[in-house]
Amino acid sequence: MTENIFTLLTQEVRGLLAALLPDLPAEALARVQVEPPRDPAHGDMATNAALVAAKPARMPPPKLAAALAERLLALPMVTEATPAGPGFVNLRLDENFLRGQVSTVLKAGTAYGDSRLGGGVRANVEYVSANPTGPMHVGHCRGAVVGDALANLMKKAGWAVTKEYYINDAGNQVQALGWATYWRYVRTVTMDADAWNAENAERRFGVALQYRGDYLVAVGEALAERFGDTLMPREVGASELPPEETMSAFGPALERGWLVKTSWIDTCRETAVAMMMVAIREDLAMLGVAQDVFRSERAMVEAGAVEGAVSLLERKGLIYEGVLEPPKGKTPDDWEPRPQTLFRATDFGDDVDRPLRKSDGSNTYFANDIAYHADKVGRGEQLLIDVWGADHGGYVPRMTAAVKAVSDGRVPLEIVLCQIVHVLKGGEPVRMSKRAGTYITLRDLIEEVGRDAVRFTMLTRKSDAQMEFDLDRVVEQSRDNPVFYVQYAHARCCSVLRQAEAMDPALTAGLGAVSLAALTDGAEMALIRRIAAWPRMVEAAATAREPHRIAFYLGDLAGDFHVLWNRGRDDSTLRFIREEDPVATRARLALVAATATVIRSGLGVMGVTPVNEMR
RNA sequence: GCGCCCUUAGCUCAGUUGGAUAGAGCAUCGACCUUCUAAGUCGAAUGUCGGGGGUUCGAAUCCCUCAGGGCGCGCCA
Repeated sequence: MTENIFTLLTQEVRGLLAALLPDLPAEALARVQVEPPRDPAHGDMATNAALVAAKPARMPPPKLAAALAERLLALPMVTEATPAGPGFVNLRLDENFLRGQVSTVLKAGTAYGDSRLGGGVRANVEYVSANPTGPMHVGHCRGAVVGDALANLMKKAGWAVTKEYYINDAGNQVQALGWATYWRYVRTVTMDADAWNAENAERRFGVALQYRGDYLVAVGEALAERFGDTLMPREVGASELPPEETMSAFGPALERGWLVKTSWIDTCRETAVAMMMVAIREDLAMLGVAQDVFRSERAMVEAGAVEGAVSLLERKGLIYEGVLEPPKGKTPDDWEPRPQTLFRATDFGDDVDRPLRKSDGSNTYFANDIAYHADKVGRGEQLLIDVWGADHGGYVPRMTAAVKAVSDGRVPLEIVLCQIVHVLKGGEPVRMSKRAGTYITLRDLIEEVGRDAVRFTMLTRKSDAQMEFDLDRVVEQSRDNPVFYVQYAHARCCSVLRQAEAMDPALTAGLGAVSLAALTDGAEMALIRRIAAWPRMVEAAATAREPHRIAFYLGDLAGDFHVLWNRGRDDSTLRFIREEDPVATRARLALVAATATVIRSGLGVMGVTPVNEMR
């Protein structure tokens, strides 16, 4: 845990204000903030204290600001306190106090910026949760990176975080996967693969083959190896049809005259899901993502969790049988009023009540999702965060309503939506089609540009803004590639420290306790101020659930450092290492080491590996 | 038709949760550097924060409204 100079000053200001105005309501006191002013000419920090206290205190803001400024000036770390503008108090901090942050960083290491803000609250961050119907592609990638970085960020800011992956292994999608896998199995075993082309198979099975990608070939082969030809379909005449009472053991193919046991499809599905999950975990590992918990939807359903959740809602009087109005304006062609089992989502802010059962009696995805979120609540999670693709945006109100209902409003659910990523190559958008198998897999992407570039770039936009991922740009070694720019700053830091140590190991020893008085240059102080802002940045980004802010901060930090470096090119007295002045050298090396530490701390949140040299 | 998200410099985007004269990079223009600590430096110019209205000490930020772009809209997950 390291000090945050902004919260430190906030406490001081609140304390002084409360002493000045004993009757000030706590609500006003809570609105008192200390933040860096936009214009650095206004000083290191500014507080709105006089503005927020003026009305309840019945005093004009400037007068209050003047009184507050006088008291703030008495603080040891404050060298200037001036009322300004409509009632701000601008503060300038003692430079020794600021320099002290360098030592603080070096003592704390990458734990610098850790915070207790989250108060140890148990937060569950669920992300990726791709259907296990194929390898991960770029569409999943953004959510994976955003979720992982957000989890890291909140951990750093003091939440007790669980990273979770929900395996959607129940429902129609994986059923379709089972059939596609079965088709691959048949093509592996049969002597006449042409006769079992996709069109013939669809006709004979009576199902659509949604997943035709090559990645299922290996699953078909694995099944062929294990079961030989025992799962092969058999053509039957009308006279050979199985008795009525066993018909249910066969799927839709039977009507087309083909015997295919549903248990075979189950086997195919299970095998495929298992193998896909292995592949997905490999993909995640390549991306540097490792969730703590993998939860199976099917296992949850089979354990009766959905019935449990529904009856819980029933006991709360939130379930009823009813008929929904058709959507206003646009009525679907096949719309017909139908009584359904509905959840009273409107009681919790949703527009309409939401169905829990399909017409065939099975549960909707929503019902399963209620059970799943109730399960998280039941595990003692106190804050739920789901990272979703933006195409699920319409689903947000009903899910938050459901979590309110099952947790009696105790557990908030927050949804982070991730917009589409458009991949560009040579300035041209790369078109992707799942059906045609032309989509870019996560593996392709990582092999092309590297894991760190993928992760960093995915965090260079607010998650709910669309992003263009330019394959050429992210590997470019120039100022306008933030990945490179930040990595290069870290490598330069390491390079300086290596050189110094090679000259004399005593130069780099014990930097945490070195005298920093020689750090007087404006560019040096600017870098120190940036470093001192890191703990505040962590808290702000975590509170806003916006990990991309870390990327922007690191870009700024790198910029400050590069400025300093480049000044050494024009003026050799500003170089970090000056043989004739070991005291200044040691102070500057401490600053360099602190810069590298903060970069590492930030990259750690982003899950990006810092490099020690550029090649 | 309804709901949600987005619209900030020529381009790509930030904007510290309502703070002061709205910022950065690229591109443009003008100087400098030609070497070391390779993968430049400094300066200039650039705005109806999509339009309009409101809330208040104060709005790019909150509310209403209009325009343009994206997403979604009962038995898909």
